[in-house]
Amino acid sequence: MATLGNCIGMMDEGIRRLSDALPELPVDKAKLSRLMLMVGGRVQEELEHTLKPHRLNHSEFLTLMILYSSPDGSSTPGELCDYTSQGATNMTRIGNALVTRGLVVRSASEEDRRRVRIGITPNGRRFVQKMLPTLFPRLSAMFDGFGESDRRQFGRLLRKLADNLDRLDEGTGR
Amino acid sequence: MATLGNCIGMMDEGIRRLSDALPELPVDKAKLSRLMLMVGGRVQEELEHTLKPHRLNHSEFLTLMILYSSPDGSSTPGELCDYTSQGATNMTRIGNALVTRGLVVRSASEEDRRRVRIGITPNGRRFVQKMLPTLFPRLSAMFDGFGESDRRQFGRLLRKLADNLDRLDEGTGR
DNA sequence: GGCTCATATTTCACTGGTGAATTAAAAAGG
DNA sequence: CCTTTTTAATTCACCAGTGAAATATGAGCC
Repeated sequence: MATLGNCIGMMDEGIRRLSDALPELPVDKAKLSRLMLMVGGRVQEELEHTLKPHRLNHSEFLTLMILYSSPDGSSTPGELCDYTSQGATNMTRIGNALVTRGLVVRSASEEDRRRVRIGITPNGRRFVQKMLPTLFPRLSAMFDGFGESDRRQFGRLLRKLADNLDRLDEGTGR
Repeated sequence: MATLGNCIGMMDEGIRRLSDALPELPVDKAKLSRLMLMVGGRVQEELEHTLKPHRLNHSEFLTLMILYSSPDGSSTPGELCDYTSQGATNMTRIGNALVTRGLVVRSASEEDRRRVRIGITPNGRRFVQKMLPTLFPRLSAMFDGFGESDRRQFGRLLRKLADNLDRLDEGTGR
């Protein structure tokens, strides 16, 4: 038990039973949404598992990567919230965690004194350069057997789903 | 900002910049994994958003649905942990939450006195019957424009990714 | 210039989830 | 049998993330 395969089997069976009693249930779509939740969750577990030895969690890693790959190596909490889809509260915690480890520094912005600049340190850059390649093997294994065409299709479908979700949020104000 | 579309654009750009300096980065796969994380997360937010008025979170909803769709309407914490991929600790909390609302009841198992049976109540069934259909409209909208062939492809690719993840876990003991 | 409103960040209290230890009962092995 | 090991559920202490309020600065407007 506890493999994704088993969970997916249970899900298929459960939705089948549900749909017997509830014919208006959109079976395919329900299955796809469950698949997204289950597989997406497992991808995240996988990532956090390989991140753990480096004592980073997903959101800290993402924040650091954004700083690393940004042209001038710095940003502000507000921007980072947008890019990472994290709340401001959590970004304060992330900043604290990264500052404590010497991977980034905070400094007061001079144009706008409400703002704080967060910049990656030389130390932080070295850390990323060492840590990042350790993610590649498992990342590659995750998509073993995905040919050129599968990858293109998968990307297309995920982006299409993303568009729909954006349209859904528009309505609700979000 | 904060739309998935924008986040995805940033991601594409960031990975492009990364790959300039790091040619061994598996660009396609990195993008697909980021897409899974971003879109999967948003699907979950979407679900929890429509669940909120019913005062359920994702794991409580899933647990209740499993009980609802199980042949005899009951299970045990241990089984529910497997099916929902939740830890035992959290299943205790979920049980407490659902019991408090009168949607399920706990009872001692007679064959094995270590076990606890958790069963959905008539009240719980009525609750599901009322609540479940309110999820359909947004669920359908999520996959607007996904034709028969897109749905089949998407399902195939997600299941394939799930297989790979199971194989990855095997190695690590998980 | 001074008042009001908006924006950026942080603090605080809380929810949801996890790992380690605890309790209790079943199963296994002389 | 009786000891040891395994399994099931819970409790406890903690980590990650959120919403509401606090703080401080900038912007818009008579």
